[in-house]
Amino acid sequence: MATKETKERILDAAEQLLVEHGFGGTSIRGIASAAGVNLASINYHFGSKEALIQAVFERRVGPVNEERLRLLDQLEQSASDGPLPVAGITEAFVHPALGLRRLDDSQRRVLQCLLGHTISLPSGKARDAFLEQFSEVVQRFTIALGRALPDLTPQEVLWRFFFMVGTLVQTLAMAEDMPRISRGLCGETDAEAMERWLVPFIAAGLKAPAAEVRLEADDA
Amino acid sequence: MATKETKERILDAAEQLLVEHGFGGTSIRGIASAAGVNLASINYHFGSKEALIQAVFERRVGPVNEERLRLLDQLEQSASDGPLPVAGITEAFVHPALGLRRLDDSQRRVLQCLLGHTISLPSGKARDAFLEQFSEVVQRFTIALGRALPDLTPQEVLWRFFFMVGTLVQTLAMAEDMPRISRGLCGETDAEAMERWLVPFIAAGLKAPAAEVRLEADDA
DNA sequence: GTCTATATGGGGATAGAC
DNA sequence: GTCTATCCCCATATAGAC
Repeated sequence: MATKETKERILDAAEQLLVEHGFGGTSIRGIASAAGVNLASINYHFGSKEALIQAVFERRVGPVNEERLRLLDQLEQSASDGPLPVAGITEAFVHPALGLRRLDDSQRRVLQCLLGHTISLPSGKARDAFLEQFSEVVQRFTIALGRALPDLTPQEVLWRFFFMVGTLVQTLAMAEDMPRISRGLCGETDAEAMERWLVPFIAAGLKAPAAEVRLEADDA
Repeated sequence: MATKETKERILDAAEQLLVEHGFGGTSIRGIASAAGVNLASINYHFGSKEALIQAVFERRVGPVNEERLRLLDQLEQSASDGPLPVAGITEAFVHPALGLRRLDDSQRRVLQCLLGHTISLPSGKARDAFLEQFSEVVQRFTIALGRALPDLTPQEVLWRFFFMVGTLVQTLAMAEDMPRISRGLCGETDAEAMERWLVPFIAAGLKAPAAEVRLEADDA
């Protein structure tokens, strides 16, 4: 029993420090100190710093992606076999990242910052492992988007999917700075408000007319 | 003369290493070695590691923001005093980041990664200094957007501006991973192709109908 | 499983000769 | 302005007692 508690305390402390100081700025010494555990126990339980970081990501990102797939399943059952509504797909993707109801505010913020940090991580094992966790979500959502937007080429569907990812992730990462940047005009960083603004923006972008075809290839 | 060359060599080496290894993963020792200069000369010329990093950002971000403002000026002159076209505003913001024609491919990539890294930096002096560099761009573009989208509240205009920022920045940061994530479907990371996909998406999002008003405040 | 102690290496910054 | 040499701190990881 002591083991489980220690591991979770380490994970909790690690993710908080990661949010505050970033990847390179977080040391396992600091994590051990914040968690109230011994320095050596971190390597005992996780093997290395990199493996610990990865465990932190998995603990938070896994449930979000599961929820996304679950919402997409629901949507597909409602629509029997027709194309899905774009706004619904958008919501299924955005909502779990913003609004996991089981998380309190500070935990949600943690998740937001983790996503922002990690996705602009330099290349390496950490980044690879992170991207791998999203492969099923990428596949399922791009298929759904492709059916909902039949006028787009597969390439443009994929690009637009990643525009959605980018809009979401970067907004999460910048949320904490919004009040300062906007000089007080925008102070709402709570998940509900952000979702209210985000979904219409993304859905409209997804539904935009297809980009013009390049002229260089006139062989069709 | 030797001074100028040394400073530039340091900046060149620093930005390349920052792109490859991120902020925390880059040491001034490594920078000095890559630049072929003495370790002590970095502190002599820049004072500290943090000041050096800041100089790296300023050298690249400054011209991009100047170009943005210049394009916005052009647009305003064309439209005399009417509202600006949304697609034009979008292009004025997106184009300089993607397509500074004077930069070769590797330099452009540097800029992309720098933006991605920095914007998800943890709080601190580096982040503050970075955000400060954008204050004029934020102000000018939100005003232009507000006039082009008179149905939106100032809050929603500002949120949408930052959605645009997020879409752009995150796309730049992820561009290098697109071929792998898409399993070869999307391999175009060149600036021209990205702009062709990006602008319609963002412009459509910006022009989306206003979000529903919250119900809690019915005092108007 | 948990601790102390330490091995081993790298980091930023600087003093002082040239 | 540029170099060598060094101070001092911090990092990760592990060995070995309990």
